[in-house]
Amino acid sequence: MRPLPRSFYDHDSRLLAPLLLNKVLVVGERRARIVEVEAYRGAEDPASHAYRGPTRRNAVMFGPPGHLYVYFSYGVHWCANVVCGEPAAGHAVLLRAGAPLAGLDAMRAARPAARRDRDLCSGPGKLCQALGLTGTDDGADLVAPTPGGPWLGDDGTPPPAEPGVSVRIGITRAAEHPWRWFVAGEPNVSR
DNA sequence: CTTTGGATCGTCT
DNA sequence: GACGATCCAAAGG
Repeated sequence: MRPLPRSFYDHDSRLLAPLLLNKVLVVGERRARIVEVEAYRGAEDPASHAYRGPTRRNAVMFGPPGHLYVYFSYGVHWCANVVCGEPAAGHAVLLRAGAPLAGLDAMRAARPAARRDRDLCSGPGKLCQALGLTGTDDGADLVAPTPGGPWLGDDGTPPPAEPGVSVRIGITRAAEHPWRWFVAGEPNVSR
């Protein structure tokens, strides 16, 4: 398995998000299949961190596609996004949940609160904690990863023909848009 | 199983 | 100085 090419990320976040389902997120020896995502749309999306233009925090979203935007949420957790679309468009796809594939022991050690394996990666904060993603990974290049750094690959599993769709979770502004996609029936999708 | 409230801090107003 | 793209433990049914 090799990193997906830069061209894969050169799309509007609403188009790319469902294509990310069933792709594999790799961090060192830990691997998880992406089963839930949300699209955020920069200046056209009041819920996006990029809505009001570039700041220190969101700078990565205004760079080239195929990089990781990692931010600190609620003073407690890290959340990871894939930057996509036209450079400087501020588009990104939030990685909301994954199915553990490899490195399960490391994930369990990183998430002692998880009682069952389905609790390891079933949320944006949980996914980052299980895979060890933090602020040091903000800006990481998913196309040309550093040793042990994060990247995305395709193991031959296609995206679902009919993914589940719903409104986005946990936001207050622009909450009406159906820009969340997930693998229907998959037990690792967040609640 | 569902609901509720606390934790905790970087970021932007 | 207020708030947030969340998680978890505790309590109640």
